[in-house]
Amino acid sequence: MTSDVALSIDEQVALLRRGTTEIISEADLRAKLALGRPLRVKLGVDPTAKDVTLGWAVVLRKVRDFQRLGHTGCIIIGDFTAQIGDPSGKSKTRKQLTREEVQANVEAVKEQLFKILIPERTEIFYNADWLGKMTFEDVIRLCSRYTVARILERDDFTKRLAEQRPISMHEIMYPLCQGMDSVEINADVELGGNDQKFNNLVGRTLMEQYGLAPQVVVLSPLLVGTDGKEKMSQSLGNYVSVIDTPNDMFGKTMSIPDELIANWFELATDVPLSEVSELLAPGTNPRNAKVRLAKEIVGLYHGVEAAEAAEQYFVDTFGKKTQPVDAEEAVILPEWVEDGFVSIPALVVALGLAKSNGAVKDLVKAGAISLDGEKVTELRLAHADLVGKTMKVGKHEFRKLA
RNA sequence: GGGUAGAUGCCCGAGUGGCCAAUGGGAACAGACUGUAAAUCUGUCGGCGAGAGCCUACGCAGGUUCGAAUCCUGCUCUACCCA
Repeated sequence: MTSDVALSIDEQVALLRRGTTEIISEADLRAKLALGRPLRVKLGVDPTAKDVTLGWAVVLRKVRDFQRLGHTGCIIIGDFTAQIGDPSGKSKTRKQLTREEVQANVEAVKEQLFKILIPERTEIFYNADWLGKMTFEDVIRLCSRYTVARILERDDFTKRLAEQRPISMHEIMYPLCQGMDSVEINADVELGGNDQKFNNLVGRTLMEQYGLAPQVVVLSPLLVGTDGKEKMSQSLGNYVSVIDTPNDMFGKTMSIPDELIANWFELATDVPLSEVSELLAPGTNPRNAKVRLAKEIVGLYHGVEAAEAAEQYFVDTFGKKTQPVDAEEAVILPEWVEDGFVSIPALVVALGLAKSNGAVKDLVKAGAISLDGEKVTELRLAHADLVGKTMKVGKHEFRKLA
C-alpha cells in the first residue's frame, strides 16, 4: 500500500488520535495497522443536508488522515437510512425524506466531500443497494440477532421512554441498518461522531454475528456550532459550510464564543496542539487566536491568499467600520421601482435578507439598515438615492446597490 | 379491545365563552457597549397594509352561539394503566 508518509505504528496512532474522544479499541487498531494492507475505513453519511459543515468535516478529515496513511475511505451514503432518520441525539421522531430529496442532497454534497477526501482512495456506496433489497424474512432474521433490551439501552431511547415520548418501531431499526452497512462492506474501522457510539458498537456486534472481524470504532467529539451551544448542524443554522465564501467563513468563525477556540483548532485545523496552547496562553488576547483560527479555516478550503484577503476584509469592515469595497452587488430590478420610488421592505425581502415586510419595518425602526453609513428612516426611498450606495442590513450583510 | 390523561405560536408553558394575535420564560433578531466574543441594558418577535384595518392561527372536521383556543359531536395522534 502507498502511504504518503513513513511512520511507525506509534506515530500513526498518535496522528489518528488527534480530535478523537475514544478508540474502541486502540489495541485492535494497532493490530489492524500492523497488517500492512489498506484498511477499509467506513464513514456513514446521512444525506439530509446539502452542505458539508465544519462539524461534518471533523470526521471527514479523520477519514482523510487514514487515507494519507494509505487506507481506503469507504463512504456510505445512507440513502436508505435517511428515509428512516437517525434518532441520535434527538428527542423527537425525525421526518422521513423522500427518495427524490435524498437524491438531490447526495448530488449536492458529493462534490464538497472531495474538498477534503482523497478521491483515488475513496469508495462510495449507497446503502439502498443492499438494505433496499432485503426481504421481510431477511429483516426478521436480522432482528433476531439483537435484543430489545440492548436497543433500549441507547441513551436517546432511554430518555424518551422516561419522558413518555414516542419511539416508533422504525427508529429502533436504525442502529441495525447501520450495522448491516459495516457487515456489507466488511469495514475495518468505522468513524463517527460521539453520538454514533451506540450505532457503531452495534456494527461490531453484528459483524461478529456474521462471522467477520469486528470493526474498530473511532469516535470524534461533536463540533459545537457558532452559537456556542448546540452541535453544529444545518437545521440549527449555527454552521459554517466548506463552500461558504471566504468572508463568510472568516466572519462566522470570528463570531464563535471564546471558549470554543481551542476545540475548533483541534477539530477543524491542522495547527499543532502545542502551538494552540501558546496562542491561548494566559495574558494573550483571545481575539488574536481567533483571527488565526479563522485564517486557518479559510486557508484549508480556499487557500492562503483568500484567507489573507478575508482577514483584510474583516479588519476593514468590522474593525475600522468602513464600507466594504467589494460588497456583493445587488441589482434593483425595474419591477421594484414605482414612480421612481423603491419600497425598502420589498427590496430587502427580495434580496433575501429578511423574510417579511414586517421584519424589515422592525429593522428600520431599530436603525439596523443603513445606506453608506446613514441610517434609513423611511420605508420608501427614491430610486436615484439608492443606486451606487452600499446598503447594510443588520450586523453583517452588505449589498452594493445597482 | 377497555380505561385515564393530553394535543396552544420556533420550544416550554398560561389561558376554560367576549377585554386573545393569545400572560410568562427560553430561543431568535436588532440597537448601545465590545473583539461580528462573553456579560449587561434596550427594543422587536404570525402575515399583508402608510394607516384605519384586513387575513391566517390554539391537533383535524363539523356544530351550538351575536361571539369559541375556551362549550358539544365525530375523528386523528401521544403517553400511562388494564387485557
